[in-house]
Amino acid sequence: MGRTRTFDEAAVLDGAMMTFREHGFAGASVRDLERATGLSAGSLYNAFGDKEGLYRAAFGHYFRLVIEPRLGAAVTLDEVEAAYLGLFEPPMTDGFGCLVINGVIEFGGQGSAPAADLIARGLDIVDQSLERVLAHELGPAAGHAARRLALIYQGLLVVSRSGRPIAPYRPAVIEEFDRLRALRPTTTKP
Amino acid sequence: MGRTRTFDEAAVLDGAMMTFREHGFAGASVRDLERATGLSAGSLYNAFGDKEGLYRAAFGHYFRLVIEPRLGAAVTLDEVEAAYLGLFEPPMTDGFGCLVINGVIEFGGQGSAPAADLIARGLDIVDQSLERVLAHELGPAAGHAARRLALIYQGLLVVSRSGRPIAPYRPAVIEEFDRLRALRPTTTKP
DNA sequence: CGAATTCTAAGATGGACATTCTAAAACAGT
DNA sequence: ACTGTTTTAGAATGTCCATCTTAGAATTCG
Repeated sequence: MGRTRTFDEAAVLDGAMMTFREHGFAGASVRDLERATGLSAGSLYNAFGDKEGLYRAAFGHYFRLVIEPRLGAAVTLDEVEAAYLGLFEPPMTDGFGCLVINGVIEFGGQGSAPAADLIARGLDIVDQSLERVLAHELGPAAGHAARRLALIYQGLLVVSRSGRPIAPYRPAVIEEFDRLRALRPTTTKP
Repeated sequence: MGRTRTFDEAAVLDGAMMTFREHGFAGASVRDLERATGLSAGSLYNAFGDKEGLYRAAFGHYFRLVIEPRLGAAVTLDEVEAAYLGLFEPPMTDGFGCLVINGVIEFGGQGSAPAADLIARGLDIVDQSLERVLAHELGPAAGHAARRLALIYQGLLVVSRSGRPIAPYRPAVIEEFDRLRALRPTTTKP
């Protein structure tokens, strides 16, 4: 065949993900990506096609690593709360925010964005996960709580990116989940 | 003295504000700004120093035009709600989002950002306005509602920028304000 | 070994960009 | 009307960037 790949794909995608989270798509230069991945530009272009290809690969990595195991896999209200509280702990406290939300703001609604479909998918996962869990746990009593939680999630990621202290928002989140838990149908035996 | 300025400053700042809202600071080229303001680059540099100066001027314009008259001036809970519901109506439905939130995401927590102080001030106005109104109207019964409303506000601006329909989030917002109004101390006569 | 493939390194290319320069035109105060 | 100053438009400058190319070294399989 030929020479086999020597680099560790997960490590490369970790570096690319960090760089794109920190600087955005346009703001991350290929030089930055060389440094963060340890690969030269030639290798990056050979492996991922172009900068957009690397960006898309970093998105996939981010989904598999962060979004799907947490919010995407949540079944119970407590698991959703755990996903939210995870935003207050490392590694999410690095101040770089979220690839999806950062992408939303960078590209707006342009369908021509380098990862418009992936950004949309990220937003969908959040919305649908919340809708699913709340419908299952609270039924109609949930009201529009799923939508509200989605807004709170995005707000948290804005604050997390702002470099300001995020801790003061923690009680507000817990209070909301306390309120939602109080709506759970009680399974008391008569 | 010399030749007088012929351009309408408000119109120029309107154009610059739109362009920066749409493309961000780095993404807005001076050519874009020439088109949007009707001025040539020479005039822009003469009047505002550099691109950063124009960006800062656009921020001031945005504060005076959008943030201060709405959230900043709100005294009652109903006025706060009106500010929120304003996000569902023109001209905020143009899909360009908010200069402050877009700036937060573009620059992250870098203190060296072209308008870091103005971005921080925008976030402060939101936080403090909510804190002030809720403390006044609800007192301790508000719990951490001010923080939660701040997150919801930022979330709404993310959705507004995403190009997705924002209308489904409207009932969730109204529901939250209904809930807060129910906490108001009743002034019933005995 | 030899053919195919991947990697590094370096440089070349072409475009986009912010900013400065140049010179003419328009005005204010006298 | 004259003088000095500012605004304006457009061209020029130099930088940075993504991408492609080239050449060669490394590595695998037949």
